[in-house]
Amino acid sequence: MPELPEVETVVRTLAPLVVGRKIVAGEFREFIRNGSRRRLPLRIFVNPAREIRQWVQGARIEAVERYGKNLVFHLRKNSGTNERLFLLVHLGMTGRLTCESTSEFRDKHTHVVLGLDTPGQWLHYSDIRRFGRLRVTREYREELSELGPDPLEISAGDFVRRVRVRRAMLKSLLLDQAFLRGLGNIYADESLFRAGIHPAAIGSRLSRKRAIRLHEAIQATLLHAIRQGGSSISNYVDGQGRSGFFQLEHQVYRRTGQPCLQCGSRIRKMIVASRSTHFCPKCQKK
DNA sequence: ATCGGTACCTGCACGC
DNA sequence: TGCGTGCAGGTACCGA
Repeated sequence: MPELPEVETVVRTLAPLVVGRKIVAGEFREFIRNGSRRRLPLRIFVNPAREIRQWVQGARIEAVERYGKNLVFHLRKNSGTNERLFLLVHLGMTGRLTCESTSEFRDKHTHVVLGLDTPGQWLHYSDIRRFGRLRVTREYREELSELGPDPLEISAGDFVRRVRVRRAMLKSLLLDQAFLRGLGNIYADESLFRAGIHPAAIGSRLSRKRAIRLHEAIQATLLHAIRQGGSSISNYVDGQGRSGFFQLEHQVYRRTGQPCLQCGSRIRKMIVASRSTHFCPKCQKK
């Protein structure tokens, strides 16, 4: 589900419900049974679940922000003290963070339920494939220091400099979170289409002009997707359980064989960086 | 530096 | 109806 626009949408829809609230209870599913019915610790917890529960219980949520594809909850343990903590949540492929009206674990994929000091409000984390990750840390910039600049914040000049020193294919670069933090398979394909650039084009061979065009296309694509509440493919919903609409406007992503909405050519699919890559062979040039 | 392959997981669509 | 296969928005790690 979750690339930059989806995570941004979750942050925006969750913020009014959780900022200023205190976490008064925390239920964590610590173990899962595998095929041979052994209890294994859930790998979604980077620090032990008990540790995370101890840290977050009684903490007040002072802010929520997005950092790349991570949600960052700013927590303060006792108001007045300087005991500041951060709860980092990465949604992986199928993670969902939603405010619900029940403290019950709704299905076998719900792994965390946090009680807020708002009557009838519980924050649920569920994750079918369990590729998501939760952790608590005293800082997060250093913790996430591997990540590159935010695609919505980077200037055109910085982007051009960054892309033109790389010899990888653009699709690989856009997926690389150390290059830019936040793009994934959908928005890499959609941005390249919008820029009219072939996914297998090489960074260092891109003209200054086309690099600027790609920078514009990335920002326009992401901003428009955020306005549409993200792309709901399979199970994505925002913090209040609502679907996004940008999937209805995809130009190339998962449109293999269908006509290009600009020129009518058939959309093609190829594998780049081990990922399905969709493009229009006529509109997108190397 | 860059790439491909594998691993981690479940669910779903598909063909037979 | 069931079974096998391939595929899916994520990242990390290995060796070439």
